[in-house]
Amino acid sequence: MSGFERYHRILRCFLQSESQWSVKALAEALDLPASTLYRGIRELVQHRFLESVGDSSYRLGPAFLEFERRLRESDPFIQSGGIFLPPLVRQSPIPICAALCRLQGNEVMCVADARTQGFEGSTAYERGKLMPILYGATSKAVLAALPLRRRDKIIAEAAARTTIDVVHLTAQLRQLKKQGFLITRGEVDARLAGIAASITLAGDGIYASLTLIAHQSDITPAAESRLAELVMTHASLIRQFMT
Amino acid sequence: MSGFERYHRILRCFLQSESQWSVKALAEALDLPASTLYRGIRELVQHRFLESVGDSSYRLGPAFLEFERRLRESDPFIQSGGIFLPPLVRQSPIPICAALCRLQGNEVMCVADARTQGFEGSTAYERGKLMPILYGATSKAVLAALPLRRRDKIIAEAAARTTIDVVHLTAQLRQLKKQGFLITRGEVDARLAGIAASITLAGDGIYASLTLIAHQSDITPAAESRLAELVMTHASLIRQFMT
DNA sequence: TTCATAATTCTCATTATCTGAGAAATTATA
DNA sequence: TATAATTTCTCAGATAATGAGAATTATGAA
Repeated sequence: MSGFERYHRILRCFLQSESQWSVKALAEALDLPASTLYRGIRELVQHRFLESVGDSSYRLGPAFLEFERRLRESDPFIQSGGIFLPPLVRQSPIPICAALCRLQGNEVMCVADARTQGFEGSTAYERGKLMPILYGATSKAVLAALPLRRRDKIIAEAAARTTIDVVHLTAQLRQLKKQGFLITRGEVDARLAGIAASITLAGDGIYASLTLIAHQSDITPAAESRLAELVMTHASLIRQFMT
Repeated sequence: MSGFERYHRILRCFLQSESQWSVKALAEALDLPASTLYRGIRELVQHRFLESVGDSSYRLGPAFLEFERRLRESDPFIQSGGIFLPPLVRQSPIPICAALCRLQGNEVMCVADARTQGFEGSTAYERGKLMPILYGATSKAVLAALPLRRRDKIIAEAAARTTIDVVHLTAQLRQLKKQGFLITRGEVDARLAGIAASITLAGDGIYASLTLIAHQSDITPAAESRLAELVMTHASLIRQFMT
């Protein structure tokens, strides 16, 4: 092991099941001797990437708050979420959650979110959350935002790992381009539906989507067309803001 | 240079003046050869701590969103801010910003915030922001939360760097203990005033404060006593929640 | 397209750092 | 105070980082 990977392996543990780790538990999980781990942990603590909690265990540290804040205040795409999502959800006729998501590597990440007060979001989409790559309106709208070559590459890679209905997917992407939005129901969470529009900002290398997520039971035909309208107009507003 | 410091030196640059750096600029700032820097940057990009932006420069990456999210969802003290601050600001008679801050090392960091809609917060306190150590109600209430020995050590260290009125500070801390809150006016931002109460959670090693920040021009005597009441009751609520 | 320029990666000998086992020191606990 | 748990330290051998410059790969202009 070498370089940054050494530290990243430690930090990654804290993203998984447990948010607090004792050195002993980390030593087992990473198969490293305690002396080596203590060294790495000490460095991470010194730089506030970890912090020591009373009972001889450790957790993520405040450095992440500091860096995330800087990201939030300096990244124009994240900013656009802060500007446009709150007014957007206020215009919705039913409780929704709005998520602005973009491609990062071969994954889709939510970078900004907002929800109406009524939306009960047990497992709702949140800033910083990684999304499934091929399921749901969100991710499909991101795929539709991509240049053809890159899109096909990602689909091919994903198809190699899991069985997917490429024909159906392609049809959905075509429909998305044609009508400007895409609705999926129950693909990610059985109770929810997503209405998404693509956002392409080739100049910034940003391939993204805006999604409105609602409980399927709340969606009337009238609400559906209103949400489709909202998602398209606001995707457009964000596109303009960024150029 | 060695270990994590190697990567941290690079990352720190992105917290300062510029949020985007070209390799050339970084090389000058850090006095490192390009080949070495490219290696470090590549590793950070691979792990999403940096990301490449079109014009051959780099910025902070999405990993910070991911880790910050994890911190937010797993740290009970940060959670308590999410739970209690929004209802708190809704009860304020004037526009305010509420900030929950804690000691980190020898600095004070805001870990959660909320503001009323009317509060125009150009440079208002935000999650992830470091606060001055000895000025303002926020920091003084944190000092008051500390065990005497540690408090004196911090004051002594700070006094060595800048000239401070230790007598006045001590008097303020005594007053804070006595009446349960402290008001300062214009110490951090000339137009603002802060009303703070201490929060000590010795079991978790957390020394913190809750502050309500308002424009001095908005503060009537009636508003002031209401805010003092709110800050004390909510500091108490958070204390209870955490135990 | 073709060329020129900038950006990025690669190579390799040298130098510096990391590793891991166990001892030592420190801190918590009974 | 004694005992255990946690954390740091030590050291020689193994491993990885460094930096100058070459090689390669994008990028952009004509």
